[in-house]
Amino acid sequence: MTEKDDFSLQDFLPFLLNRAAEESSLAFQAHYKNRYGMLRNEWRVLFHLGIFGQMTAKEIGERAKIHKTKISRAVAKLAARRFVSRSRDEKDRRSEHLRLTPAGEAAYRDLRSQAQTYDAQLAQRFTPQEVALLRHMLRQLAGIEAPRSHDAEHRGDG
Amino acid sequence: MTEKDDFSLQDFLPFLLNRAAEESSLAFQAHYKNRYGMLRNEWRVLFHLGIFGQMTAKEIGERAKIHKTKISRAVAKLAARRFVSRSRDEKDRRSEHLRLTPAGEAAYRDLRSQAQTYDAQLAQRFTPQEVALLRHMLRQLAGIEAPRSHDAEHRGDG
DNA sequence: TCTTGTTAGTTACAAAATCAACTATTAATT
DNA sequence: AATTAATAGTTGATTTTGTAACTAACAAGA
Repeated sequence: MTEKDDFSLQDFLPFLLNRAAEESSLAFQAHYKNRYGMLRNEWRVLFHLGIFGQMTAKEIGERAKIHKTKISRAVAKLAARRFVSRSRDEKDRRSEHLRLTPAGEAAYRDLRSQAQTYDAQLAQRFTPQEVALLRHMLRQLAGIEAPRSHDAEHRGDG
Repeated sequence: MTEKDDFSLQDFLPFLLNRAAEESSLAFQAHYKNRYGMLRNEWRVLFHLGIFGQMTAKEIGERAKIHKTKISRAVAKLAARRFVSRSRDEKDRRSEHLRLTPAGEAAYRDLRSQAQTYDAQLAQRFTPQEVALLRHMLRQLAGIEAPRSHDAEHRGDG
């Protein structure tokens, strides 16, 4: 099983990113799955509501780039478990405002603390500067952060 | 929709890694999907065989950390499309050796070139040093590379 | 040889993701 | 006002994944 071609799959960014994402999600996944029977999209919705207090399904979808059907199903499950409450917007009765119930808040706080611990654990493998750069590059690749355009910056019109 | 909690989901590494992985996979995915009707695990298997020439399903699974059922199905599809050929190992008739057919080789070369172009495009957003560090950290997080003990490396020379 | 255990790979069934079509409501156009 | 288009969210059909059980082949020990 020796290489006959020098292309390195293990250096191909999309592959590498996927592997790193999968691997680094495992431990946290175990937590929300075992402790709360939650799915990936469920904790994501939970976290958004925990962080922002009140949002519509649409706003969550836009911010997390999760498709509306996933949001819909995640919200349905969270609502069934009384982790979120829903209330219609009286100005626009198509959309509804979501927020955490006390039980949802409790679950959020628990998972958030897990997340913080786990994140710190992952970050510990590198220096603070490296981690900062890593997050920056990942935000960049994720399309969360605008590319820092070297050209524009040097032209002085940014 | 203003933050009421200072936890940043967008900095949480598992979330960030997933988003970056998804986003950075889109363009390449479009390629193997549209052009060859392939699935993620199929191009991964194809690439492994393209790079290593001949492997068993087990070897591919170990190297790429893909579960054996995924490999099995990916190989079945690739074999049905005459992209890979299978031959039993006569010493151990449980396992079989997989290799690309000429058609598979052609598909591999096409996709490999796409991958190279695309990877370069992604890398272009950063300096070469940054990209090298990024890959290193991702390999680290993916469990491909052993952690380097920074105590040793960072203690002496800044 | 005859268990017993292990391994390579497949298959079956359940869980989840994807995509399209749908309802209800609001906005825009005539 | 009536018609058409757009939007928020849900539902259903299909595809893909995940998990467990399975078959076939080998291995080791009694």
